[in-house]
Amino acid sequence: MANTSARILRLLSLLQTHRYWPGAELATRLEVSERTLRRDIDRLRELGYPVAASRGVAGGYQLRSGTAMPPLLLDDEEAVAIAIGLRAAADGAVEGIEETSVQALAKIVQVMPPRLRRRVDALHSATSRPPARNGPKVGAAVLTVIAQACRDNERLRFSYIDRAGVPTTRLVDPHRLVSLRRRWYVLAWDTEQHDWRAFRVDRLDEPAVTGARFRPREIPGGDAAEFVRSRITAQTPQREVVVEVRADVAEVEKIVAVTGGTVEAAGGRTCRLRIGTEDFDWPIFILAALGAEFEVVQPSEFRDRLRATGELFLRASG
Amino acid sequence: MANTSARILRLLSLLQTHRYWPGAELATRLEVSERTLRRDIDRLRELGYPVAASRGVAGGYQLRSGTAMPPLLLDDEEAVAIAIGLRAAADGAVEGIEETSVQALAKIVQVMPPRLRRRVDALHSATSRPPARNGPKVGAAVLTVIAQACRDNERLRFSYIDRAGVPTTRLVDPHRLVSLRRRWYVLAWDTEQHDWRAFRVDRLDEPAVTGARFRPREIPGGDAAEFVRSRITAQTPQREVVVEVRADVAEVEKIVAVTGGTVEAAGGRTCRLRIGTEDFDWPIFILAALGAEFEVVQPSEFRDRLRATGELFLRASG
DNA sequence: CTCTTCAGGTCAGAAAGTGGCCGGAATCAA
DNA sequence: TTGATTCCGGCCACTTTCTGACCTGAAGAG
Repeated sequence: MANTSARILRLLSLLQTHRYWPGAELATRLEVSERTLRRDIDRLRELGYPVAASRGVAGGYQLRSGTAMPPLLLDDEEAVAIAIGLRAAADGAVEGIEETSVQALAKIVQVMPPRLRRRVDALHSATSRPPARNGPKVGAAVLTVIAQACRDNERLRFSYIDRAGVPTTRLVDPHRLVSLRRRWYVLAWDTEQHDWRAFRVDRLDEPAVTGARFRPREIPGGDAAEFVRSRITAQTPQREVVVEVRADVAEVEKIVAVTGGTVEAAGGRTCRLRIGTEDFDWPIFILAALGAEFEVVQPSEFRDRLRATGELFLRASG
Repeated sequence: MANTSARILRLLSLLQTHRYWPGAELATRLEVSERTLRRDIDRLRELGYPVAASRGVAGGYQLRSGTAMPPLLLDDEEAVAIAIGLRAAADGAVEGIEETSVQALAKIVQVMPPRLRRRVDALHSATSRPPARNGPKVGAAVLTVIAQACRDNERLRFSYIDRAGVPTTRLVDPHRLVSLRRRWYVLAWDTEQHDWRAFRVDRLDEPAVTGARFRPREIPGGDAAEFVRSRITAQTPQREVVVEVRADVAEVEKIVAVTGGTVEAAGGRTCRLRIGTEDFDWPIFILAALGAEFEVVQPSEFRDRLRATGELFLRASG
């Protein structure tokens, strides 16, 4: 208990609560003399955690930023908030960091006490989220299991519905989770087909580690994301909605900056707006929010959808 | 260097990378004998971190979940992902945990090395986010400064544009950040007016700690959120859009679960959908995505907006 | 100037950490 | 069943570190 290591950890924890601790208080909290406290502070500094000290009447110690991340000592609330934030990020709320988010989430969930895990689940399901935009939803629990299996080289069993809609059971060596176009894939070595496969995570269910571990193979081409991309690129055509908006580029860009899409000037006071998407709800939202006159360039299905929605709205407004 | 504390920390770090470490490898990595490694494992267990061990040919050590959060040892990528996720959560991507997210963000940012902080900023600004829905944007940097000042009882100076549009400079003792209706407020004791004030964070600029610290006062009523609510409740009326949708409750709920809002059955195959909002873009998105016939119950401004949007869409679709 | 607070040297006794050695027990594969 | 592997933990002697007490300095704040 009165261990040095434990005390250092506690000190680090106290310092992360910041508050400019006066040395005397730290010493009493840790139940050591002030001399020892100073030595502990020194130890932290030697470990690379920069502890700033200020002297004088309102002096004290304060943990500042250094060159490496110190071990984060989180209280329950913070841990929950982080898990929730990471889930949202993994769900695609923030683009570009989905994979790392899942990885970090896996790390946190693994050491998170069950009671906190329950709170995360409860909060997550009770809370409303931003629109799913497109792509089927994938449970964070499923992702976490897979991420852990990838990291730990643990063989995975799951049920899968293949492209033809046939349900099967797979036994694979999972290597990497890849997030692509708002969908999750797991790149794995199929131990029964003896070949690499990219499984869509939304189509698999009940992933469970078997307990067996495997020796990771070299991924063909070396780049998991690239490999998955090449496997699926021909299968799911991405549709692009293009419209010509009667508004200044600057004005359109202000909206597009938060919704995604590209704008280019198209002469006069019009500009061309491109939105990559798989369904049409999203472009409709953007155009409704813009409120400017526009014309559909492509695709014609979007024009149809637009007419249907317009008529629906007119009927609704009497 | 060859400190015990440092070694324990490193061991914890290694274990968080999981991978079922075999004892021998851990021992060589930590440059100690296996006997000492076993002792270190014991130490961790005494500290409350449950380390599972499995024997036999494929045995090893593994950190499992216990009753408290262990210190998280994150690599750079993970730290960045967490910071980004928390920012998004603080931005309101996830409802209900904004305050805790900011608090956790402040804690992380404080100890985060500058190079990572730069990466977070770059990633955050490069990345497109879900729609702002409503409410003006507030920089995470501003929030972080305020959160830290609240936690550390540091007096804050900032420029503020008051309700009348007059710019002033304030010197306050910040007590709590409150997120309400997608807006941020800081509840503070105004040292010049000698009174409590709730400042809208989006209206203040360049917050900076003065270096002075203050003794926290008791918040009137004890509940900061309630206090802020009572202060601003009369000023910004929240509008509620109510529509009757011709669809099954279950169907509507499926959409509403991710977009927010409440549904109740209204006889036959219709149900009543309520959406609290400050602008109308959001309900329009929901109704367009639903695609079912509906009638507007209130407010009439929404009916007007709906008609305008419907006509716009019809013009656009030719 | 004075008070407060951090900084760090020295010292001696106490406490802990360490590696080597060993017998045990669980697990798995042959 | 047998043997290999791997974790477990007691014992011991030696080394290292840790600790508190005491003291002198130095840096801010009022």
